Amino acid sequence: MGQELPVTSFALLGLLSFGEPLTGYELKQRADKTLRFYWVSPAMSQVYTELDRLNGHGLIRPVGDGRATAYSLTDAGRTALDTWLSTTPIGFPVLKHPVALRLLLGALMDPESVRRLLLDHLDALEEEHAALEEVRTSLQGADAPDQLFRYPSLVADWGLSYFEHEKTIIEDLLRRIEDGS
Amino acid sequence: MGQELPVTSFALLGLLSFGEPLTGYELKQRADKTLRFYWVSPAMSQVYTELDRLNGHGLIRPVGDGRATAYSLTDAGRTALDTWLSTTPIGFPVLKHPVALRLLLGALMDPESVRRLLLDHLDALEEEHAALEEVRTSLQGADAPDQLFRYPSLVADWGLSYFEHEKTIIEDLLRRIEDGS
DNA sequence: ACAGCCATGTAACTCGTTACATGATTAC
DNA sequence: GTAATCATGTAACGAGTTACATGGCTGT
Repeated sequence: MGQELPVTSFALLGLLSFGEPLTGYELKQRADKTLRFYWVSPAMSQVYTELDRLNGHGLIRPVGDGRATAYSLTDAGRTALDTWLSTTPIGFPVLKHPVALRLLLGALMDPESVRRLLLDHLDALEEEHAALEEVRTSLQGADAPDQLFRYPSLVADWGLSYFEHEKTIIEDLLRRIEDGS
Repeated sequence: MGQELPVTSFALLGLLSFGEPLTGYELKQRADKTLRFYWVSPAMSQVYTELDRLNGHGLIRPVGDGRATAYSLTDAGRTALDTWLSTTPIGFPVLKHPVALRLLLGALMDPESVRRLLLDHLDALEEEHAALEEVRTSLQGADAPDQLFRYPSLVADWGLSYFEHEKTIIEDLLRRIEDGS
């Protein structure tokens, strides 16, 4: 029974694989906090739609704890996740970078606008870096090998390094644009 | 007449903004070559659909040169592009990174699979880097300030640096995974 | 002659979004 | 009591994909 699910489904399954049952609402919060850096954070409505589907496929199970419906992975869900991890071909990352896209058309803008484009991006980078750093520190204490958040921590470090490097690239571009090199 | 077009429309308009009229087929080739690194390369069918729409909006004009229909920017198209560049809010980049997503779930895999995951990604990075480098060298000769491909060159350098840094991150992660740090 | 590329499109479909709607609980 | 947060969903829609179909031109 090879159910072809989109990657986002497995991303949500993945969030549930850390053990704690989560409601749709909580799932969205986790996605906003961490998943959005490496994948996407689906819209609220999409989360619930997805939960219905996963439940329909028997990959998750509602655990009614009163007012809110939390879901936890079923054995089938764990298996599906394992199978996905081991057999699904991995594509190359897709980057949608509005700043790079605009810089490509830098010739259509006046120099001051190009400069502001990059400076604004530096600010945005700073902000995102801070947000990710917060996540990173929240993982401290469980980030040693064999601990629960070992891999999330590694990925967070990856992301932090990525932001830091992008910052230096942008600064470099700004310099090159000023003195034509 | 604020026609709300998706970013991809403006990306295609942008490709036409370099002066040369292009057919749908050629547009797709350019997108495959350069645009895909910073945005997406739309499917062939999507390119034609998009061209119809842009033509319908009067932003591009078919220049019939025999067997194939090439399109060039109209004045309205140029204006639309300028307006988009100067007034549309710029979102933060969206990254869909299947490798990071899987590494997040590294605890569900055996160590050897995690290792292979990262090693395979290194190979893929190498390949993409080579492809982009080819683009970069093809721009040489027109990449000086005030020349046509100045900004595309800057963006290509940005991309190259990004790939190179990602390589060092992955190598770092591999090291950290081996000796638990 | 046949393969491969150039060239253009249609149809069906999925993913995911925004807008909208509703109501319970909690904090001040 | 009232604002914010928690909680869940429906409906309409748009962007973009894959699969399919077609045909001319080019090189060997």
